[in-house]
Amino acid sequence: MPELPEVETVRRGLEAKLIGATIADVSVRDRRLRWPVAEDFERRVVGSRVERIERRSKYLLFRLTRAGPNDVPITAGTLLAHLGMTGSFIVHEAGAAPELRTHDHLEFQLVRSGSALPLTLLRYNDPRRFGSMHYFGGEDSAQPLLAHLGPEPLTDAFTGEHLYEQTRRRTGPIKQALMDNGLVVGVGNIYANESLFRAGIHPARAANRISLARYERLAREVKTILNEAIAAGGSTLKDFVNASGEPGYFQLDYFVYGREGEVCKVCASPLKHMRHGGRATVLCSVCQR
DNA sequence: CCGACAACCTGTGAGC
DNA sequence: TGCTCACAGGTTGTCG
Repeated sequence: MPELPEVETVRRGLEAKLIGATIADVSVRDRRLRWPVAEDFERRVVGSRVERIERRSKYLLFRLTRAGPNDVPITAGTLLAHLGMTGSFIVHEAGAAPELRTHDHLEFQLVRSGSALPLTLLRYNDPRRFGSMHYFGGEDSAQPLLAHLGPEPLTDAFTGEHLYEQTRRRTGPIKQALMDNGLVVGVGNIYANESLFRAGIHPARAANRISLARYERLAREVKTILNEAIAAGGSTLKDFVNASGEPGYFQLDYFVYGREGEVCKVCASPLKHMRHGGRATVLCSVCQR
């Protein structure tokens, strides 16, 4: 489900609700995620305070601290979470939480300093269990899952020049290159389809046969579409919800994704359908060359 | 290094 | 109604 805009939407929601709260307890109802939740996960995070919530690629990083001498907070470590295809984090107000659902795999109980009550509940639900939950101390760069990621698309490090330089030896389709986390992170199947349409580039075009000028256009379109999607609260195709359990609306603005069999919104030509790396690609062969 | 593919899971919708 | 099949937003690992 979630690509960068959806994860960023969740991050903002969690940040608004959880910063400054302390994890009083964690219950892991099912350890079987993408990787098994470590046996010492609960012991490592309980008692920590949520200092910041950051995003790197599609990972959420909960930066945790503990009370040191004289109540000075000291860095404790990072809770690293990924939503996979179907993961969701939902925060429930104390006393107003619904029954646990199927696939609610973890539940965090959080408290505000100064009062033991009320409790806030943070639930992680993930039907397909492609998501993950880790705890680590130390530097991000020492984490295998974070060590080899390319630049964030919404930073100045991501440019058309970067794309151009990094694709000189790539003869495969640009669409697959764009979805390669070593080249740029956060662009999944939906936004790869959409940004290529907006940039007028055919998804099957060999990555090393695209000019610098066209890559500059593509980098701009990627930034624009991700920002627009974040502003719309992400896309809800099926089951994406933010930290309050509400859907996003950006899917209403798709030009091509999921529109196979329909016509191009720009030129009215029938959209075409193909597959790259097992993923559905939709394009307009008139608008995209 | 690059690229294709299977694998990890459950749920859903289409077609018969 | 019920069965089977294809497919779904992500990422890793293996193999050629």
